[in-house]
Amino acid sequence: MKNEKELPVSRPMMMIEDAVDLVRSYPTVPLTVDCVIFGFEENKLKVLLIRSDLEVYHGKWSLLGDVVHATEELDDAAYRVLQERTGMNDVYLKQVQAFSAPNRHPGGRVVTLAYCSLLNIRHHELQITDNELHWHNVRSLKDMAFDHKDIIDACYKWLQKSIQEHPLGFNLLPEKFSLRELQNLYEAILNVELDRRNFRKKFFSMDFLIDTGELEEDVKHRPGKLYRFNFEKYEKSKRKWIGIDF
Amino acid sequence: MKNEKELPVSRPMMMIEDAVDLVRSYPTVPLTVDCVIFGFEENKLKVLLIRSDLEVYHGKWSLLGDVVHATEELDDAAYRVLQERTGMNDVYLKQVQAFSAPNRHPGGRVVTLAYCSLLNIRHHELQITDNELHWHNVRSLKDMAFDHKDIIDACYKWLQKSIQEHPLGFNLLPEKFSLRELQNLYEAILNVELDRRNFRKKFFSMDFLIDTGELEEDVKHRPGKLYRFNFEKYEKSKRKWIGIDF
DNA sequence: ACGAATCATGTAAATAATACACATTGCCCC
DNA sequence: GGGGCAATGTGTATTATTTACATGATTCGT
Repeated sequence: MKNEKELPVSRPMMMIEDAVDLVRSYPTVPLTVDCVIFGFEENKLKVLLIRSDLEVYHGKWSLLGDVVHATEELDDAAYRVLQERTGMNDVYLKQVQAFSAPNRHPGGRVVTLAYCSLLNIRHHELQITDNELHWHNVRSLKDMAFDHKDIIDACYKWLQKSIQEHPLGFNLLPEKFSLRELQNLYEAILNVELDRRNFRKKFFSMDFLIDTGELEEDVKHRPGKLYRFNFEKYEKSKRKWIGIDF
Repeated sequence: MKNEKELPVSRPMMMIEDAVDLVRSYPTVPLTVDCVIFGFEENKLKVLLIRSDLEVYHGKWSLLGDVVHATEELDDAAYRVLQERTGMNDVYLKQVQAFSAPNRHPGGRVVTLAYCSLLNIRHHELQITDNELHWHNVRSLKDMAFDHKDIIDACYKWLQKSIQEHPLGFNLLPEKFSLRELQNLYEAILNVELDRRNFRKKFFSMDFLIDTGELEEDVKHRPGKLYRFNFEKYEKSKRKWIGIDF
């Protein structure tokens, strides 16, 4: 022990033999997940909400959430919430941030993990409509229960950033879409106006759009071409998504 | 109630009167925070680790972490860990991601929130060295306890991305630094080689570096100028940090 | 005073971003 | 079926940004 040059794998003062015992001694807190589910319709970004079932938040809107089960992965809990409350599956989902303010829940300490989810409103018709489940304009939210407005704000910022770094927007569109729809999506989410020609140029130069050969229908003007996003090619290609800095 | 156009603020089937009761009924889990504390020394990115005090992880390295107290904010818990275990204060800290794999802790279900922290090794000399607390090269980590390698990987990726979007790197450097040091920092973190002239040009064009008028000392060649980062100007200026896409 | 090492600096070429206008297509309606 | 409407589809010139690259200047050490 005199040799101070070598750092021996020395036994610390108190080595803990029984990990189970240790964990049993830990304080515990209730954990929930809350899903910010975005959709896109009528050129507006929407978010899916229900009425809160808490008396203190009577009439206020709330995110879809639930308690995390005893040995459940957080991601699984979020997928479960989506499945149980909307009947939807196969939806983009991503953990965004934990919220832990001590008074964020009127019933006491509850820590929540915010998840952001993107889905195509048209493709997933709502099956269940308990508690007035439906879509709200993201830009005109009010009367939110808990800190759910903060959570939505955080997820919205996350979304604005992420659609410029990754091709997430396609999750909000039908499988086949026109370039105009795609541009409307970006304009709505980023709250900017874009030049149509440069927008097209940018997307075509990435070469991830497949021309389906089909045309829009039910429009009362010249129909645009319909495209699909080439997810396979995108996944394979190491070269990243070209940043979209509007 | 026949009028279906109006969505009345109707009482859902079961309105919950007692929120406290509700929360009491929730399952609870132990919550911890784990801090990935990065430093920079000898042109290498370092991370601060201790020996695990769990017998099953005998000899393995572990992040600095602790259980979250009953009504504690997660951020506060992470700052507390930093303070208690290193004596350091006033350090950049950011929540990165939750880890919740059911078997990530040998003692049973424990959910952890990973925090990423940046500090200047020179400025904060380690006071406490319990459990062989010291710095490790990020590139040569092995024998990690728990899922701490995964956590470090996630935080490292977060760091690589973030230093290109925000001026975080300066937290890892002394208050006064040479441009070479700054470049070494970026090169080490991003694992790339950069052109010196273009690097200087980029940083000077942002106009956030203040020439202190001082020069490097104790170098055995022509000393470089020392700069400070103009945090005030950066905070004020709405125009963002110019993306650094190396 | 000389060599070694690193600092400091500018320019030309290539690439990417922006601004901008007109012909084309399909629908609708008369 | 012809003309107006509304949106689609396309190219180029200009500007800004990024990249590649070489030389003289300064300080230290001997």
